[in-house]
Amino acid sequence: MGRTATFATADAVRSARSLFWAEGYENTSMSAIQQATGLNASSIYHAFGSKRGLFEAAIANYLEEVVRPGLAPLLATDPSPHALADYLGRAADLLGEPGGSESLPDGCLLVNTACAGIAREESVREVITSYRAELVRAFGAGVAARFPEAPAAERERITETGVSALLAALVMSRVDPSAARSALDAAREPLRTSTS
Amino acid sequence: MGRTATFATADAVRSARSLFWAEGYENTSMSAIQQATGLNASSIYHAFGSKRGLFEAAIANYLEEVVRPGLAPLLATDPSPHALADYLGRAADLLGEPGGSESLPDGCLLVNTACAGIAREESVREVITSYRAELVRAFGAGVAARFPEAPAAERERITETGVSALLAALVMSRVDPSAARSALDAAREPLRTSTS
DNA sequence: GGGTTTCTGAAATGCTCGCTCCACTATAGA
DNA sequence: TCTATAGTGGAGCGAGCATTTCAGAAACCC
Repeated sequence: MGRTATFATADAVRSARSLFWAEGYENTSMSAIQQATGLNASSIYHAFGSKRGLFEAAIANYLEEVVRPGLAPLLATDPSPHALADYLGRAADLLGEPGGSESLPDGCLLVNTACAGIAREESVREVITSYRAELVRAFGAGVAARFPEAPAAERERITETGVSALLAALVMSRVDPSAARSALDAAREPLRTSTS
Repeated sequence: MGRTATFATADAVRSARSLFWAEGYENTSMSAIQQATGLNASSIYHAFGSKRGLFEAAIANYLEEVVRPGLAPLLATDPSPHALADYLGRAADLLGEPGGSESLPDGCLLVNTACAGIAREESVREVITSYRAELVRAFGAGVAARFPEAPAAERERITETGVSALLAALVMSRVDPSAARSALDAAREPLRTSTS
């Protein structure tokens, strides 16, 4: 049925994803995307319809390849009691004080998007809302595994606190990684002490 | 000494500030600023040098007229034990579930900026870093007033947790105000119970 | 009131933006 | 092999961008 594409759309999406992630949707130009993907504009428009369509593909890919693999240990059946502390520790390593690296972390594609003008669009808001809900679900499972005996209200409070620390760290990492680390360290503390 | 300006620069800065706040720096066009301020481009460039200069004036004004007045009760000498809980309560009212209002909150100009491309610039990062430091200082004073007996490490943890909740709420408010409220409620909880 | 200085309005600068068009190429099915 | 179909490259679209220019208008100082 005609010629076949000479590129893998998944590769193109990943290239575009890192641009959107680092620079934001409105600040990423089509010509930058062409350069990063090595693709011609017409190929991109043929495959994704518009810059906006490519952005949505990038978000879907981000959730699938970045967010969910990280949360998987928390959402496993019968997760480890240390799963949440481990998750926060990994986040602190990624976001806090880049060791000698010259460039700052980019935070989170979805958090960055929430703070941008494009967040005024309903469909974008929905994605971000359900992203946070997914975080709450995963963190909640991690807290339950850590404090099985604790009352539900208490676990919920710890869950919310943890999610907030992560979101705050994702924001601050772009600007002041040590602040990101502080936020995550403070959230990890109650997982060490008290019960169990 | 020549002609005098027919407009108050402070008014212009405030108008521009709300645009930057709602739409972000890169997404706010000079023509939108001209329209909002009622000023001609040449007047703006004469007064502020560039769009970037106007943005910096908007940030300074934001700190002076929005951030610091809110934090003042916490930084007063001998602040009330409820000062921090009150602050978080006010934040929840502003950011959470706009009651029938059609439009969403805009979050925080500086948090939004941290998530945008312009945050890659050193001078912008400095402003945001010291903004968070100011929040930590103020919240720390509020926590000290609430829990004068608590060990320093514990107070520090509560402080960090509170600041993270605020930052997370500022992000989420643009997209899902009820999530913003959850984050702030969870942070207010430990200020009610325990000691005293 | 004259002269200097400063502010203002309108037009236009060059540039980049997202996107489209079209001729051309390559492939898959008949 | 022939043909219908789909991908690609390149040039170019109009619109909007931040910014500049310049002539004229206004207000201060003397």
